[in-house]
Order: sequence, then C-alpha cells, then structure tokens
Amino acid sequence: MRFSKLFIPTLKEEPAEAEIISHKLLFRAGMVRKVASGVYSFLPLGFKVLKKIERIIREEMDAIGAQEILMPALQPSEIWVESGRWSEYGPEMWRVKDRNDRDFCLGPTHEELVTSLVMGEVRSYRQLPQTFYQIQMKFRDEIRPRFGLMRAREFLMKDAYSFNADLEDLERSYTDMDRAYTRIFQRCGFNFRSVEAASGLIGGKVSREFMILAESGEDTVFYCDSCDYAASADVATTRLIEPPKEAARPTIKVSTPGKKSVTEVSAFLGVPQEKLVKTLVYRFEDSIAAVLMRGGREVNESKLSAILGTTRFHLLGEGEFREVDLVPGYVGPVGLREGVRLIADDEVALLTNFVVGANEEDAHLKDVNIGVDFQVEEWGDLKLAEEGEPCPQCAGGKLLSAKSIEAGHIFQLGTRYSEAMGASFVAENGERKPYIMGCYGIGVSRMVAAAIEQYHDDAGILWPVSIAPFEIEIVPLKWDDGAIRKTAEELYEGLLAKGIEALLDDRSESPGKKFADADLIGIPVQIIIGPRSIVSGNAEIKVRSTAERSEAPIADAVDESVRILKNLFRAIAGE
RNA sequence: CGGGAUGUAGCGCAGCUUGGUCAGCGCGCCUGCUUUGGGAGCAGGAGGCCGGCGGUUCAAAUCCGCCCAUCCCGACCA
Repeated sequence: MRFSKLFIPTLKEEPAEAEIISHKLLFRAGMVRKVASGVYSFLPLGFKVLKKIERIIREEMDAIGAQEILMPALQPSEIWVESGRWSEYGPEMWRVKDRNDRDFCLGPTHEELVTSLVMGEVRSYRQLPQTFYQIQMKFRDEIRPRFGLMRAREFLMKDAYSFNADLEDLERSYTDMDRAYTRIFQRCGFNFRSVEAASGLIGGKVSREFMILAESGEDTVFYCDSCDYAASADVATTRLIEPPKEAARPTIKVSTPGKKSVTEVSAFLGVPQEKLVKTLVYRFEDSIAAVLMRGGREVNESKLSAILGTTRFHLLGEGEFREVDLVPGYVGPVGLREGVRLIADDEVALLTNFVVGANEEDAHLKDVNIGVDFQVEEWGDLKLAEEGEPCPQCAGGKLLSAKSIEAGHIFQLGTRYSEAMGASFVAENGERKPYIMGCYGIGVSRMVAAAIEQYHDDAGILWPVSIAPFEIEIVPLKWDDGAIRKTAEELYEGLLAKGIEALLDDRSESPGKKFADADLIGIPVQIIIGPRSIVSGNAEIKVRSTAERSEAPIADAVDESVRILKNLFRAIAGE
C-alpha cells in the first residue's frame, strides 16, 4: 500500500481528552476518531489492526471446530424476558422501541439469542456438541465510558457459545476454548495471564479470565511467586494462618466510649487487630446482611455479591442504622436483632476469645466465642486478598499483584439459560434435558488498545508483528529524487512479490516528518532509503521495537528485511 | 447517580477577573519560491453563529440563569 493512498491523519499534538497512552496514540496515529462518548470510528489503519486480530481469532476458533455465524445486534425483548434478564440487566442495557412500540435492545451479549436459535433446531443428543461464534459489535451503556477503546459503549467482541449434552462434554469444549484463547493471546504477542475469575451476572460456576498486564489496567490479578496460582482480585484468596487456640473465657462487656473503628478499639483495649471481629452491615433488596470479618481485613464485595446473588447492595450509611435499629460502630453478632442475615468469613472460625461490638452505644464484648456466645449458619470466603500474603495453593509461595486489562473470559454456564428458556434436547435415554452451555468472549477492539498499552515508547506504537497494520514500511527520505524513488519502488515491488504487507511512504514530506510518522504508527520493520544509501549502495533497516539498525546492500535489502521480520515472528512464537 | 472541571478555527490553547478595535496565537490547511537524515524556511492566503437557549446592558466570548456535550474522581470498610 502507498502511504499517499491511505487516509492516515497523524497528529503532532495529543488530544486534550485522552488520558491513557493507548488512547492518545490511537488518536495521534490516525487510527480512530471519536463519534460520541464511548463510541468510535475506526480509520483505515486502526481497522487493519482490528482485522489482523480478527483473523487470528477466526483461525483459532475454526481450528477447534467452532462455527462462525452472525446474529443480529438488534434483539427483541421477549427472549430477555424469558431468561429473566430484561429486568435483571439494568440501565446498562441499551433499550429501544420500534415504531409499534415493541421493546428491543441493542445486544450487550447473545446468550438468549443463540439459545433461542439452537433450541428450535438442535433436538437430539446426536447433534451435540455445537459451538458457534461471531465477531460483532456489542452495546453497553456503561456507567462511565473511559479510556477510549478500553471501555467503550459500542465495541467489537468475539463471542462463542457451546451447547453440550453433559458436563464432561462441556468440560471438553471449555478446555478447547481455554487452549484456543491461550494461542490467540500468544499469537497476538501479549504478555498476559489466564486467571481464575468470578462469573458475575452471567451465571455459571467455573470461569477464567485472560488478563493483559498493563499499569493502566482497571483490574487487579494476584499470582503466586512460586507456583502457577493466578486469580483475579474478585476471587483471589489466601492461605489462612491458624492462630493458637485458647480455651473459651467468659464474655465480658467493656466500655469503649467513642471507639468505633477496628484501629481505635484495638488501641483502646490493647488487643491486636487480629483478635477483633468487625461486623459490616449491608442493605440488599429489602433485607439486611451482616458480614463478620477479622479485624485488619477488607471485604471483597465481588465475593459478597456472589453469595447474596445480586450486585445491588451497599454498606449501610451513617443515617441508615437507626432505620434498621442497629448502633453504628457497635454492631456485633451477639444478641443481634432478628431478621439480619449473618454471614461469616471462614477465617473468623479460627478465632477464639475475640472482641465484637455489643449492639449498644459505647460498648464492646471481649472474649467472645462462636458456638458459645452466638451461632453462625452461613460461612464463606469473603476476604479481599492482599499482596504478600501466603499463596493458597502451594507452601511457601507469596502472592504478588499486577494491574491488568480483561481481554477474554470463558465460562462454564451450565443450564442457567437453557432452563430459564425451556431449551432442551432428547438424550440417549429418551429423556428431555436442558442443554449444558458454555460461553466465551474476547474484547477485540479492547485488544487493540491493550496492545498499545503494552507496546509503546515516547515516539509512538511498537506493534507486535502479528497484529501490525503493515509488516514493513519503506521510508524514502527524498521522494522527489529519482534514484531514491526508483530504489524505493523496486524494494516495494520486491516485498509485495514475497507476500509481505508493505507500506511505501511515497509522500514528498521532509525526512523529519517521515521518521516521526513511521515511528508513530509503529510498523515493526523500517527500510530507510536516503541520499546516503544511493552513495553507499546500502539500505538501512531499523527494527522499530528495539531501535536496532543494520545496513544491507540494496540488492539484498528485501531478503534481509524479510529475514528480520521472520525473526520477529519467531520471537512471538517463543522459538 | 453524586462531586470537580472544561466547551473560542480541523487540533492544541490565550482572551473572560476589571463588559466597549479581543476575534487572537501555535500547529495543521491552500498558493508560490527555496528546501530535504529526525515534525523545514520565507512570502502571501483561507478558515470561527466564542457549545445552545434565554436574561441583564446603550453594548456580552466576557456578567446571570437554564440546558447540552466532553473529561476526571467517587461509590461511603464501623
């Protein structure tokens, strides 16, 4: 492709709006333009990257036998009412009406649609398993779109759905996907980690996220420094250290005037934080839940959400305590009023003779014990993991954390949708059974931004070869010079003949402008032809990512640059 | 939703406090000449309902009100 024939509106100055580096560079390199908050157009260069990523995804999906289809973005409300998500999904769902006032939405995801498609067609276990995928725009009216393509309201997603006859079959589809995803992220050149994840609203139990490591990431992952344990912050846990057991002492009430927080009470009573149990009160729907947590620990609200079965809950505000007849700062499990759902973090089970709120103003209870002073019906892991804590999987390992960008997520869904929608098949024994489903997503447009977050320098983008918009760029420094032009044209033809995706900067711009643009758009290999080259007979080859420069006789420049390019591909493949 | 900020030429900004030759600068764009190894120089030029609506005033980019858009922060850890 010739630069002059491509619309690449590069900018010298960065847009005031952009906050993170990928957003700035996508804009400056002329790859995207904003249409509205969280809504973007892809320009030719940006679209090429998108297509390169899509191609890798298609190859890996096809390789595991997933079949590409295309479902509509526009979906009728009926199927969402059937699954129960028309009301569950909330304002994030983009709802629209047709001229006859019928409700539709712009699909935020496609479980309902694909289930309704399959249930009409796939009737027998003989037709299973089936896995479908599509690459399509998704619509989510995010609370706060931000960071350009990173959190957009309209974005490109690859979503896949497997329909399986039983759990073992689902396991196979899921494992295939897991491997395909790993290959996709490897081939795109990402530094990523696959981690245990929470399932959230979508349902199901087993799920893994594919996290691209980047400082600007909105998510946190924890991983072990000595084994392969890795989990998103939503589900990460830690090995509990059991404190020495003490014989239960009789409870005594102590006066703690004005001392409410764990640190205050701990200091005031001279009791270590680890011997305090705090009682956090949440309101959800029309109920109240109290969470018992060891002092010094934080509640992981994702874990709580999974237990409560809703994301709509909040910690009680100062004013709300009176309404529900509780004493702020002094709530405790002993003598807790009726009607409060008590959930304890499993670490609390290890404690003896601890301190809790007394459910009255300015007082705490000391030497409290479970089973003696109160009972707990509901236990769970509700802790927020922290860096440096012991690994839950191996002995001696420590948890490290990193910021990351969620780029892929795979779920074993089970029958959440098939049951709700009455989608079933006839099994081998003649019984009707709901499909066992899995769903598998990749944020394709987000990957474009994530790649830049991971690969850039002060001058611009450093595309991994596999997803770069072009593979080799020829930079003739003086286009109006006949010898330079002729040389550049010959190199260009030579590269094209070898099937290389080559970009020829055939503009009559100054050398400075051409260098700057080439570095900005980040094509992995540059061949520079200037007056010097004509004198010396050597072309200069520069690797964008490492800034390594080498010289090659012009006659060999095609072969040499292709050799360098192949090496870059091999580096990504880990060879 | 709550809080903060911004909106002036395609992009980046100044001007607003102290209403009145304040419609300005840089980049980009157009024309011509000269240039060409890290965003060239000179000369000339085009381009703006100063986010929208309403108000105050003899007079509004500037003061007031409402609205819209965009960006940032936050979701209360007893």
